[in-house]
Amino acid sequence: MGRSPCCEKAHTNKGAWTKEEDERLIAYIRAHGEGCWRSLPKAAGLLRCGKSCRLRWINYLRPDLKRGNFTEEEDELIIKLHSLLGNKWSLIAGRLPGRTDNEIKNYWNTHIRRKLLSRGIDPTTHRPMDDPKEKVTTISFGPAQEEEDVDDEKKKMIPQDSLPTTTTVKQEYSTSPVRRERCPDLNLELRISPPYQPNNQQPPLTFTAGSAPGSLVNVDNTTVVCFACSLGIQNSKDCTCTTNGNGCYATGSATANAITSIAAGYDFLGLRNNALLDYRNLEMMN
DNA sequence: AAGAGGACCAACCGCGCGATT
DNA sequence: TAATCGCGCGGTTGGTCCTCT
Repeated sequence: MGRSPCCEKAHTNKGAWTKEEDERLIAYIRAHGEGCWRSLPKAAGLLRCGKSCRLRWINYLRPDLKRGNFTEEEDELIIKLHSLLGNKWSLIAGRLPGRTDNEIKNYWNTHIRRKLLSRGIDPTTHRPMDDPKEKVTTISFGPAQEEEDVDDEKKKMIPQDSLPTTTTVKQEYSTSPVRRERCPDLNLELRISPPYQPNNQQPPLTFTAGSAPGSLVNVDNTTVVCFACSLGIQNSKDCTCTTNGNGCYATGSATANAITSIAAGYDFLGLRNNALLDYRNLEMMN
């Protein structure tokens, strides 16, 4: 039963890496580049599991790692991103150049959790802990559960027609039967990719409220992209785009309402002004 | 000075997912 | 369609260092 082991455990080293192992790994990757981690240890002359090599490289040896203490700005960004994404450490790390998911995860568990607790904020829900009546408004694009599961009391407390549009983000993204997930937490099920690029010259994506599904969006005055591509789901089943370098042609099926809702949620979470999240890098999960 | 306990962080483990066969 | 492979992710562990008593 179960998967076959990723490597021959009987003949691999475990535990802390030696300087010599580090040097071998660095030399090999410099010469051959990343990739094919499974065969790397043997090729590099390392008695290590491929996964172990990958982890060592990504978390410790990569030349672009920042290392050192987190700044106050990084702290706040992590908190914001965590409130938006939850424990999606790799996605959070993607917005912090030079930081790794493992590093951020450790930092969260050792510093930020405590910091939020000392502020009286629940690090899981990002809500004040001393207000038991505080109800969480679920924002979900994920797979769904019974709508009737929604707490009746919650419905009473939050009149649906009185909510600002920024909180009514419970749009269905998929075309699956109408079942809605009941989440204790914020669960946007978003993926951000590719990694942040400091020299990114692209203008911010502009959303047009009420656009039809699959419609093209004017990014600036010259570039036109479809919603699916702007979300990074080009070539998925949701997108039949082709591009000639000037923009996308044809359509994606992600609904404009869903996109508008994401934008609303984004603003709702207070991330709009820091200009660090870019919708072109957001990818919808199914 | 020494031991206990906590904090920190590198590394491991198991699992999920997409690609390939 | 199912099985397999390889990668990447999040949770957890264990070793080391630091602080307190």
